[in-house]
Amino acid sequence: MLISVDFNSETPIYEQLKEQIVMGIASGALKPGEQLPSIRQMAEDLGVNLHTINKAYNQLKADGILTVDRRKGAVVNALTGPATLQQKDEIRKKLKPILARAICFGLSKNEIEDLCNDLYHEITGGNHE
Amino acid sequence: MLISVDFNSETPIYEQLKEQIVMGIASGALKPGEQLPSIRQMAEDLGVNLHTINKAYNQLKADGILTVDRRKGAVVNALTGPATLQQKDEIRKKLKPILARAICFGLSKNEIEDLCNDLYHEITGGNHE
DNA sequence: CTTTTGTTATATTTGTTATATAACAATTCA
DNA sequence: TGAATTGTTATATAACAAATATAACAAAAG
Repeated sequence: MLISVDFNSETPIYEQLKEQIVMGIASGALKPGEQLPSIRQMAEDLGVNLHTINKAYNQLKADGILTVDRRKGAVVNALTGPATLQQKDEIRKKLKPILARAICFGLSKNEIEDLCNDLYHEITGGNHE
Repeated sequence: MLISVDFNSETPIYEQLKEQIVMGIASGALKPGEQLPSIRQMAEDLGVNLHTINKAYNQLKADGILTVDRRKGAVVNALTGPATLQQKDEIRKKLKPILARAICFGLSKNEIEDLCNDLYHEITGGNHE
């Protein structure tokens, strides 16, 4: 998994990290049980501070996406089952203002459906059944 | 259009404002040509600073969603046609990390489709054909 | 003529992001 | 066992964004 950081981006570095790790898992590039570089290693590779990596890892840990212990470092979790109600609700809350904006821009229902399908396939690339 | 602000929210006040105005337009509660309260009026109503409202209005102006001049204040724009490529691309970029997260949580393609359709109807509520 | 409008400018406070160090206990490895 | 590496925690600092407080201006409305 290649991870890169854009220092000129509006999105915080630790958010960029989270997004790329999540993208890696969703695409299948990162599989359950797979191990991420140590926070110090990753920090050195990307040229950022140790705490920035730590923040990203720990937020993903709080999300249940990573497990991080002192022995194996950060490890990708396996799915524990179907998404919880809280998880679905979080996605819903994040999606809503973006869809409203899309509608504002004049996107039709079909265009939104197509866009979501396109993105789904762009992300999974054939994996995830 | 009733607008409210959560001072404890993670999302900045001016972002909350933008989201609610966009939601109002997408739902049909705000129609093209309709006029929003002046920045000072809105600031007083919500108990926030004039500049916070100004920032929200001006960013929506930059998005082409509002027109704001000295005579009529902030006015909702009519759709100028189908969404531009830049607009579609912006929606795409914002949607992608959220969909990746949904997939990470174990949401299936169908669940994502259903969620988007649900939200579409929840937002438009029967309007927008 | 007074009031209200959007606009612009400056200054200040607060919270977030990111960095720089430093230390600690637990674990790994030679 | 001893050295190195791990995640964790703490503190201090710099840079930036968000929000507020004032103030002033020209344009438009009443």
